[in-house]
This record gives sequence, C-alpha cells and structure tokens, in this order.
Amino acid sequence: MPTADRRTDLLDLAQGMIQERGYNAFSFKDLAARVGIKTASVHYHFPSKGELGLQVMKRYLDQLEECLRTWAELPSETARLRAFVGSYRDTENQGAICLCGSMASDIQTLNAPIHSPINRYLERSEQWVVQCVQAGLESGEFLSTLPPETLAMSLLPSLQGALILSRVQGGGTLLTAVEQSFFASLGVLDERP
Amino acid sequence: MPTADRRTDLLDLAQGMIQERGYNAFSFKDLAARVGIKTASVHYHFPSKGELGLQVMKRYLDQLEECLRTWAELPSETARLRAFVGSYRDTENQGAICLCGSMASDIQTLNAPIHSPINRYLERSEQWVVQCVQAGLESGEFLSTLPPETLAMSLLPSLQGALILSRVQGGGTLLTAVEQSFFASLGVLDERP
DNA sequence: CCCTACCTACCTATAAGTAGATAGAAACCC
DNA sequence: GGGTTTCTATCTACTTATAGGTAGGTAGGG
Repeated sequence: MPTADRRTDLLDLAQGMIQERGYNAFSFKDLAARVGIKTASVHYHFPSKGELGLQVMKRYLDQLEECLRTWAELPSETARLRAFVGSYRDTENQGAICLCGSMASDIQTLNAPIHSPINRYLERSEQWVVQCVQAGLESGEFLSTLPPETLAMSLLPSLQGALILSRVQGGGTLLTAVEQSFFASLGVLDERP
Repeated sequence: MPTADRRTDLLDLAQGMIQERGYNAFSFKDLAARVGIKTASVHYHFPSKGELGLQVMKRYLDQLEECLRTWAELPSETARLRAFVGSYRDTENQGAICLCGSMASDIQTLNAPIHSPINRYLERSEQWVVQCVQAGLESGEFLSTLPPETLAMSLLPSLQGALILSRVQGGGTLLTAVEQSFFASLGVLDERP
C-alpha cells in the first residue's frame, strides 16, 4: 500500500514474511499480490529469490549496526543490554522471530552468498554483547565468576530460542525468564515491583 | 535401505529431513527417492504430508517420555539435567536441530492438529526441568536466588537457540556456553579440567 | 526518445494428491 | 489340498496448483 518506493516495500514485505512464516514459505506470488503487481514485476526489482533474500539480510545487518550506534549513547552497560533484549521483545510483539534466527533455521536450504551476512549478524551481535559484559565487569557494574564470553555467548541463542518458542507456548514469559536469568548471572537485580 | 518396516523407515527419514532442512523444505518425492519407492506409495502409508508430520511429532513426544523415564534413574539432579543437555548435544553432533524447534520455526505454516504435540513437547520438557531444579534446590544440591521456574524456563529456549545458531556459527561452543551459564546459575561448578 | 516500472504470455519443474491396476502373500472354505 | 477371495504394498498415469523464472511488449514521465 504505502508506495514511497516499490523496492523498499518489497524488501519490507519479504522481510516480514520471512520473519513470520520462514524463507521457504513465501513466494514471489505472495509478495506481488500484496503490493498489487504481477510476479514478473517483482523480478524487475530482484532478479531471483536468492538475491531478494540476500538484500533483505544485508539491510537487516545494516539496521543492526544502526541500533548498536544508537545504543552506544546509553548511560550504562545495563541500559545497553536492556535495549538489546528490548529489540527482541519488539520483534516478539509483532508475532515474528528474528530474521537471522529464521534464516538460521533454514540454513541448509539457502544458497551460499546469503551465509555471510547471516554469519556476520551473529558475530557482530555476540561481539557487541561481549564488549558490554566485559566493560560492565571492569567498571564494577556487573559481578560474575564466569568468563564474559561465556555469558555473552549464551544470551544470543537464548533470545533467538525464546522468540521461536514463544509463538508456540509461553508468550512473553519465556523472554522475561531469559532476561531475568541473564541479568541475575551478572549480579543485576530485577527492578520490577 | 534398512527395511525392517517401511513405515518406520519413512518416519525416520522424514524426521531426519525436518530436523536438517525444515518441514517446508522436504517433499514426498525426496522421501520416496531415498527409500526407493514412488511418491504415490508414500501416500499409501501416510495419506497426507500433514498426517506424516503429525505422526513424526507424536513419536518424537513418545521418545521424550522414554528419555525422561530413563533419566529418572540417575543419581542426582545435576546428572539428570546434564543428560537433558547431552541429548541436545547429540542432536547437534548429527548436524540437526530439535524436531520441535524446527517445527516451532515453521509454526505459522503448519495446520492445527500438529500444534498440540509440539505444545506438549515443550510443556513437558519445561515441567521436567522445573522439577529437577526445584528438587535440587530443596535438597541443597543447587543454590540460587531466582525462582526455579525462571531458571528452568530459560534453559529450553537457550538449548533450542544454541542448536539453531550452531549450524551457522560457533559450532559446539554455543551449547557449551549455555550449559556453563545454566549450571553456574544453579551454583554448580564446572567439572572440566 | 529513452528509461523506468510495469504488463501479458509463456516455460519448466516440482508439490501434493487421486484413481485405478497389479503381483504376491495370507486366509478362508469345503 | 485346491481354488477362491481378500489384503498389502506397490505401481503407472494423471490432475491441479504453485514456484521460479524468461521473453518481449508498452505506457508514461523526464
């Protein structure tokens, strides 16, 4: 409907459908029908499904970098990590899962070029979380006996898994449990009433 | 190849393909080709793809119950939970993800009847982990300030997520990180050298 | 006048499933 | 036991729908 730019609309729609239904469960036909054009016209914008998937994933990676820049302004490591978790909660509230988690589930069916942005997305997320945890431990904001890498590496799968499972069962409570466990293991008390 | 029972072979194969490639990325044609019959013959054993998926999932649920019965014999809650995590590691070593995690990723594209065994699988797993954690806390085997439900509820998504992400990046290290974080939050020290 | 963003019309492959035939084993019947 | 029937597991042949993609044409704006 909103046609600021057709290409962007298609990217948005494709991304949404991958996050809601999975890469192998959306087609150019679906896409075309929703923006009101023919499937052949979608090929004008994106030569192949693989190319479209790649562009969606690359943009998602760019969006991550933008978020990380924004979150750099936050006043504490706790706030940064809460914002990170918050972005997953936003996704969950849309009834979707992380694009990267969705792609990862289907990784064996995706062609090679898309592997690298997926990989980088995970790498970058993990790296960033490690930095936050490390900084927080050094400043005394956090307290833990475990190595920061271990804590950080366990957060990402937890969040991805929570989104995936929450649509079947548990709803938001899974993400809340993950968040509480994570911050507890950093010695941060829950600030809810 | 091994044709003790054709129906069982088909269930095994379908399960493997769903765990490796996803529900929407396998077909009766693939299946038929691998056991050396025609697609129409697969329909003799399972009237529809939905029915096949349902039977695979139901069997997987039964297998879980069997595991839980076996693990009940173990001498400690730590051993039980290690066995639970170990089963996820076995899956990972096969280059697969949990059937239930795979199904959960595709939940929006699956027809209603299969939702209930998926749901029950998650429910049952979580329930069982809660029991272990609770028993361990009561006996003094574990030590934590968090409610057992929170700890237990965060384990399942972590494991599912770890398997899904590990095929893209990190390999076994993600699962190890998840395991270490979890047991650390129960006050159990790592027993590796 | 040419480029952008569409279109119609087509193609090939695959998915899922149905209908009906058949070969061989098992059971049943006197 | 011989003959008939029924059951099991498969087959061939077909259908309908979709997926992904190509070729070539066209309307309208800069």
